[in-house]
Amino acid sequence: MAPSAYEVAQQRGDEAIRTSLLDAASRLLAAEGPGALTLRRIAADVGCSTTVLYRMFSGKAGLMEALYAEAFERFRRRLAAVPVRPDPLAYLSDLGRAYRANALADRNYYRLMFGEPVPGFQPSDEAVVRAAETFAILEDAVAACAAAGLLAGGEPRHVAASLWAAIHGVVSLELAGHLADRADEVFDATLIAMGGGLFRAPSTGEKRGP
Amino acid sequence: MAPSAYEVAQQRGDEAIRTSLLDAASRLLAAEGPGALTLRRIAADVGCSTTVLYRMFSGKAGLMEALYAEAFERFRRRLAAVPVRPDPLAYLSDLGRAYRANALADRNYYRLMFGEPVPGFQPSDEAVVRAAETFAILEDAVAACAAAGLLAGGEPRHVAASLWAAIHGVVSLELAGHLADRADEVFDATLIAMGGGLFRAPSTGEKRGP
DNA sequence: AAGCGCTCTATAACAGCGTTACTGATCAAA
DNA sequence: TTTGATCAGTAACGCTGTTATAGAGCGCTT
Repeated sequence: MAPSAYEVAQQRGDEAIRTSLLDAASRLLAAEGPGALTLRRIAADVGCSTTVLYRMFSGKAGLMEALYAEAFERFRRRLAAVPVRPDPLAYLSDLGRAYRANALADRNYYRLMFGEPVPGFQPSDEAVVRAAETFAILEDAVAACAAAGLLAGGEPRHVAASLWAAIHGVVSLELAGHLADRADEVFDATLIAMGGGLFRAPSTGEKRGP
Repeated sequence: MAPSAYEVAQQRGDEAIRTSLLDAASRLLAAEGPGALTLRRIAADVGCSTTVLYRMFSGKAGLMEALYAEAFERFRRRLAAVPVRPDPLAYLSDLGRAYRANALADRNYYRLMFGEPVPGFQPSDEAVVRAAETFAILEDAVAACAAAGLLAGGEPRHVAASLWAAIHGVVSLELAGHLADRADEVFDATLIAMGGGLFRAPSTGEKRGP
């Protein structure tokens, strides 16, 4: 008889078991949504009993925590894959579009990161802090703008957070269905507005306004 | 023996029963969070069995839908309570701050509207559309700015949605714990940035930029 | 007035969930 | 070989939403 996925992972140590379970959970989350994320279902998919999940993650909360970290790591990798451009503002814009594209592509992951798809799940403070580090990429990009003298004012870290918040806001409303068929327009408008409010034109040294 | 809350509502017709159940659910949501929103618990609080909930709302999904609508209605009333100011930009700013204040005050309601606190709950398309109508107040305020010639460009409806998205983004990140102790600063920065990007200064007729 | 029928409600049951206790299997060390 | 510990599977508990069942109350018809 062919060995189950669990049996082959078992032979390669606890780490393999752990990733095997996490992979099954990821697949389930992406394919069928958070409602399908049950311990019994994950165990059945991998080919073991729920006891193993308790040994590895000490319960569903631990599993969710691991999945939460995994979601942010995926997201970080994808943002890091956006090629850097000479023009820091253009690069920032690319990051914003990549952010939205990835959120829409893996909306269940996005909901796991910023929504609250599982009844009682609340990530630990430590997990949230490490999750926020995902946005070092964004902060670096804003810092590059600041170095180029493009920032209209404010601390780069706060400017980055502000940008993040605005983009997240549009994406979040879009995922919730509140933007209907005008999501594209609203996203572009928000990006442009934030660009106009946070930065100043690259070629001229003038400050805007009277 | 004293009559239960359900028995007195029962004497006043189905509508009274319905609001009585909805009130209990609201109270539960606000006080103990979405985890406490169980049919058995609601029924026990009111003093009836779960059967009544099935007759009135045909299950938990229907109850959540009603609660969802109720949440938006509450929110709308609170935004409508913000006094209109002669300066349309100042009024918009007040609306933004009221938005955040109310979201933080009733965060469980806010999560119900924009998060996904209950496992399988997805509001119907019709409910989402009617929910979006809550923001007619915001759209009117933006339209007032447009009438005063303060809009930098773009359709007022999209500008309003953009503003909504940005504010929602900050509040959402704040509720998720991602802004730690700098929520105030990021909120102000976002409001100012969106103001600078979407509008032009009130007193001067000049267009900004070169 | 009696009987019928309809609506409403409570109780109990069912499948599913996370969680835990228990039991047997497996394997290394003494 | 025996002992000890770790690990995994089974079964149970209490909870959830949901549904079937059975009884109670009331109005209408005959």
